[in-house]
Amino acid sequence: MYSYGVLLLQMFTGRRPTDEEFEDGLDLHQFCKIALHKGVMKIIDPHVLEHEEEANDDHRDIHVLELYCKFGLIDDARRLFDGMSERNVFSWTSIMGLYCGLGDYEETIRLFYCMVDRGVRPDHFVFPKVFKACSVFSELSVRDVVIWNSIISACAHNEQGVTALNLLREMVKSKVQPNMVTIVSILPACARLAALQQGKEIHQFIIRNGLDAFNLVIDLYGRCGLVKIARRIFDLMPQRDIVSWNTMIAGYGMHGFGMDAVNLFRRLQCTDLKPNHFTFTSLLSACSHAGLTDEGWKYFKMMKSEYDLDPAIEQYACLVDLLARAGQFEESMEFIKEMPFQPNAVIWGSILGACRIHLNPELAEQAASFLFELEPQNSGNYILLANIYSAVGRWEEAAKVRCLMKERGVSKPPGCSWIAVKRRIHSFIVGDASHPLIEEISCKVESLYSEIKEIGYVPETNFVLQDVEDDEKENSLCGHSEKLAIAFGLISTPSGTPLRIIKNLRVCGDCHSATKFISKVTNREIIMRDCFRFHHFVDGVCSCGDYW
DNA sequence: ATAGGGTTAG
Repeated sequence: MYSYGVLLLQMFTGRRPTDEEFEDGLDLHQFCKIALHKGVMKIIDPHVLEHEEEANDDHRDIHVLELYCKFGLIDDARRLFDGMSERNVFSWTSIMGLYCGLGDYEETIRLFYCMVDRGVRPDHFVFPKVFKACSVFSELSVRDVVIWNSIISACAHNEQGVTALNLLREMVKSKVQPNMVTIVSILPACARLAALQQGKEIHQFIIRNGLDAFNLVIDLYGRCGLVKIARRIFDLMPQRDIVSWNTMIAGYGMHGFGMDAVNLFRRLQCTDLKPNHFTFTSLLSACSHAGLTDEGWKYFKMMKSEYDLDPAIEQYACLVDLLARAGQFEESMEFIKEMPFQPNAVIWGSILGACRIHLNPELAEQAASFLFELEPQNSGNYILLANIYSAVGRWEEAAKVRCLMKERGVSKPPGCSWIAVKRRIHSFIVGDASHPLIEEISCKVESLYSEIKEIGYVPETNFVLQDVEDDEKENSLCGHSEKLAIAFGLISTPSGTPLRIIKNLRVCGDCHSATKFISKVTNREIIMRDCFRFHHFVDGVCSCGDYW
């Protein structure tokens, strides 16, 4: 038995305790739990635990192994595991969990076969790891809630949201009742996919079973574009903690409703809850998206003055974004120089994005050169710089950036937009003709074009990279995935219903402009989520104020 | 003892 005092002493001083310092207290297992919970592994010498001489606790190595595995200390874990004379099912499970968590599925499976080879019988706790690693799920006869949760969670965390939803349906069909763990895995997946229908059903389930997951539900509706519903749930929920407020403020922010975020924050100030870093990140980002420069400054200063919070790099980044979007480039560069952090990719990304709004190719070059160092594989940066060059007519330089991309083997994911109609998700890839209704969709795009041109739309052909004839540029714009999704939405839903479109990349400038006009001529609300934020198009105006 | 959170910044 190890005493809590001994371990604390080792953690904080690194010296061995004297005899008097031994006390009864927590055992090693409990200590490991505390260490995991507090994330203090870094300040313990990991080898102290192993070199502890009192090895009469049979479970000691297993506990230490578990600790290493949970912290991802692969070398330490492997050394300990390989040197163990007796490996029971717990040690195998821990080490498999480590490789599985790191995404090394081959090693996970190899270990599984090793284990079986050595006559260790796998139990219910081993299989979830194996399932993550291979899809032998259907071969298992006993499927309890833990196994279902495990595979659903694995899918949800690995961008396999659709699979996760399908598995949930099967789970319910096979009469296994989802629980809170299922919900916390699946709801964020619905939010990411904007799978509104499925999300609503899970919301119903939460209510029926009296589960407490309202913060997730608020986030779900926010990310699906239904901010008002999110707010209603926020207002009606029995208990609001700081996360509820943060989530709601963030919801307003990502939709461009800056003043709603500010007003909600003011109400938060009247409660007993104390705003934290997340609160300010959401609030400042909301100010920045809505162009509320003065408010942004005010709340940034308020962090320290009223709440004694030192702004972290996230909040500095929001301020940089705020200034740069407002076109105050000198101030933002000055601010970067003076902040107590090394500027990271997000900060340079803000500058580069603002350079696209204000067409500043010189500063864009600077920001891009840092970004190419910091995240050489992020295609968005190359595209943005090339677009800025194109927009000011510097075609050769735009071409050069595209060459650079090719040289470095950076590939641009194709633009993809999707829309849910009657429980089905219809997705469109740029220039894609595979949809069964593609004829009608193309017709619709053409007729929309002539309608919106009549009321003043001018194609923004400078968003087309190729230096080609204008006709051709316009043609290529027509094939953009967001336009296809809008046209499909218009022909397949009753007039007057809002359209909710999701896009994988940043919305294109021409599509943004065209959608404003489309919302006017069709009298539809069009809600578009791109990879950064929402755009609400109503009657020819976008909630981003063309400020994105 | 083993399934699991919430929201960060472009």
